Amino acid sequence: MSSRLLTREELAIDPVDASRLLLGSHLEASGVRVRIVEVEAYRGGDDPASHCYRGKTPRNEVMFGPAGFLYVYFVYGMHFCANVVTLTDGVPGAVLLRAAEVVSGEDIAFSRRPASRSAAELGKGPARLCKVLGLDRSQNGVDLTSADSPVRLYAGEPATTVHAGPRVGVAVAMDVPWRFWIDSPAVSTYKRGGKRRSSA
DNA sequence: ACCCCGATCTCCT
DNA sequence: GGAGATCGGGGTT
Repeated sequence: MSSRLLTREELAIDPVDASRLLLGSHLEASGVRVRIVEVEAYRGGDDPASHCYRGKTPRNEVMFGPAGFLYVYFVYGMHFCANVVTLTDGVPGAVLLRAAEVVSGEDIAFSRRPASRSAAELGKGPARLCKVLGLDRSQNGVDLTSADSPVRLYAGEPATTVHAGPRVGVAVAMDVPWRFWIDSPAVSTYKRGGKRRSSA
C-alpha cells in the first residue's frame, strides 16, 4: 500500500502530465481510501472547457493557487466534484477526478452510497467519488500534500496502459483527448458530449 | 434578474 | 441499456 504523499513539486506540472501521475494514485479521506482510475485535465485561459477560461472568480480561486490543493465545486444542485490543482501559483490548472476504486473503508463507502449495487459502482463517477470520500465544499482548498490534512493524496504504481479520449459533457474542445483512464470496472461509462447541442 | 450548466437516480423497455 | 426528472449556484447582463 503506497504511503508516500505526493509532493507539491511533483504536482506543479501541466494538468495533462499530472493526469498520468494521478492515475493509480490513492486519495484518502474520513476512513475511505480510493485508487484513481479516471481523470480529466483542465487548463486556464486557453481551455474553453475550464472554469478558469474567463478569469479568476471566488469559485475558481483555488485553481489559480499553488499545486497540491483540492478544488471542489458544486454541480446539479446536489452533487460535488473534486479536482487536484496543478501548475504554479497564478497559473490555473487542475485535474478532475472522475472515477476511483475503493481500496479500503468499503463498509463506510457503502453506508454513504447505499444505492450502490456493487463495489465498482461506489466511485464510478465524479460525484459518486466525492460522496464515498465525504467530500463537499467544506474541503475546498485543503492541502492534499500534508500528512495532517483531512484529505491526502498518495503516490501510486505508475500506470502502464493509459487510455485517452475527449472529456465528458464538454461541448467545446472535443478535439483534445484530455480524459484519461486505466483499465478498471470503476471507469465511468462514456457519454457523448451533452445531447443538447447548441450552435456554438 | 436571467440564463446556462451538469451527474445521478429511478423506472421502463 | 436508455430516457426522463431532479436543483442550486455562478457568471454575465
